[in-house]
Amino acid sequence: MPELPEVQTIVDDLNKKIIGRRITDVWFDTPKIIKKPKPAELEKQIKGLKIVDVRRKGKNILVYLTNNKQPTTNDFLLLIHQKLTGHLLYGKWQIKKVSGIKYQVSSLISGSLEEKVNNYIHLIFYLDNDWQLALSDLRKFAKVLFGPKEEIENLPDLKKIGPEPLARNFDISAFQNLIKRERRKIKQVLMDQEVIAGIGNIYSDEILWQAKIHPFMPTYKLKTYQLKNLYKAMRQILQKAIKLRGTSISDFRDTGGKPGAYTEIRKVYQREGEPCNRCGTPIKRVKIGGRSAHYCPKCQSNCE
DNA sequence: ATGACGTCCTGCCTGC
DNA sequence: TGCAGGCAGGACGTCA
Repeated sequence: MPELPEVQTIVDDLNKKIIGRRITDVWFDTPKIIKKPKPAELEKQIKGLKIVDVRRKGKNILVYLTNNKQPTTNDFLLLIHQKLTGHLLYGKWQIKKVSGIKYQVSSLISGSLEEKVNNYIHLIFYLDNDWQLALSDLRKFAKVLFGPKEEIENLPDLKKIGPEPLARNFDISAFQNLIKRERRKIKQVLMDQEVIAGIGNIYSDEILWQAKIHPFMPTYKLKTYQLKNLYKAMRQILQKAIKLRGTSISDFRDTGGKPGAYTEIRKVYQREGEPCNRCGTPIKRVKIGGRSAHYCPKCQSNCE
């Protein structure tokens, strides 16, 4: 599932590939993904706009557009949240109607890493260079919002998101201040997008393993040295994962369809029963609020 | 304030 | 072999 490093990988790719392009057309077969405006309105409103920037806020991809007339009052924003299984792909596809509402989307690029037929592409933006930006999503949980920049930026979807863990001004004391007032288990706090942006199930497990902290540890009980370790682990692991272009457990792919390399060096996530890299103890998996947590019962035994 | 659970969705795995 | 049932999981809503 795309978390901060995976989304950053996509955003970096898009900055190389789609800046300056104009959107010439839109196709979709799953209207529920488009939360704003009304799905039928999207094409009319976005057609002709030029892509000027692509950024990330938490796990959200932000595509900034303009109509080039009066830039300050005519800027627009396309927000894409990939949720569990969404990915943005840059390529060329052909759409064939199979029946009333069924379509078949197949890649026109020979040697493409993507399978020839992609049953999960539900939304395509056509660009003025003959290429396309497609949203593929097996579970159809992804969400897309589009509108005037100010309006989208002020929606709770973006407004409520906490600070970026890798931001230069997010130092140890800023981190401590946020974390210390929490009463929940540390794993849940790390994954709460309103506390810190971009961390999900995979990286919270990895960060806690590196910091040697039990996922169930009540946050207010963390000692100062543990908070320091946690902060350091968070920055290190996220940076490393960005360098390796993310983790591909569920089915993350970059915009060219390639998996991320962090998968190879992960220490706990989906390694239940395998030996801990530090002490050899089998990795344990437990449920916490409907999510699974993976940890080493020996290295991370400091609960209670 | 916290937590537990249901919802969305579908490929995959298990068990009979 | 085949099919039913359970599971995963980010964000959000509901209820205790």
